[in-house]
Amino acid sequence: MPVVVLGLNLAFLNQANPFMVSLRKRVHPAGRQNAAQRVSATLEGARTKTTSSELEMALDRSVEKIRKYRLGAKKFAVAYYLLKSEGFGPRKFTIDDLVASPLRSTSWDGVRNFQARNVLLSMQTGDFALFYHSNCKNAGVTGIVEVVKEAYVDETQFDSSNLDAYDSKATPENPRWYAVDVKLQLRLPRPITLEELKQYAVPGGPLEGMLLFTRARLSVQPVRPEHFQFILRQM
DNA sequence: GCCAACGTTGGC
DNA sequence: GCCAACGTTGGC
Repeated sequence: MPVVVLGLNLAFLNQANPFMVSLRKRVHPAGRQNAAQRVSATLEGARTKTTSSELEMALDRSVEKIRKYRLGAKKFAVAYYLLKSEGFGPRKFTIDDLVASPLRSTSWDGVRNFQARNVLLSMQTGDFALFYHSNCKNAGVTGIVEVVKEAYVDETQFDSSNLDAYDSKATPENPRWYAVDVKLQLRLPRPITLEELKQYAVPGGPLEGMLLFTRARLSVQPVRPEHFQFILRQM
């Protein structure tokens, strides 16, 4: 199956981060690497001092604290996340739907869990997330998205005609829920399934401690850079 | 479709 | 603030 690249190079090379510029020189001389290899190589070299682990620890803390972590680390770091999307059922939104969306971008609204919301609030433009299909056969990672718009009020919480999204406790003066915009950067050449990832989540394994397994119900979660890189290497 | 895990609500 | 009851997520 061909590797589908959707603006991937630009996404990485446009980072306002001198480290990324030097990566370009390291990644490109080979010239013949396919897109999947380029992603892995770029991430491999990417600075690992990000805030993702701090975010994990901050999960139960306030939004303000999470924001502070991010502000303190911004000049260094791209952070990584995992976003779950229903792969089946009436509310499904798959990688195919994302490909078909205008600009291959979508509003990540409808999050109605406080921890997930707090993680959402910590996202900054230029951060990356694994796009994950849940609730379906062959659950797993199917793509990489980039955050292109930081948290803004999720208007669907005020829509009383939308039974899934409406929150009677939310008002425009005191909104409770937020959304970000993400844009597809890479559709994986093949899905990396939960079944496959699980075997690496054993004690001592490369994915030990990943929130996908320890906090299975969290739909928006930070991912440690080494975990993100490892998963992409499975492509 | 079942059900374990776990988040949320609300009585006390 | 505790915790039982209830609702939801998501793997299987």
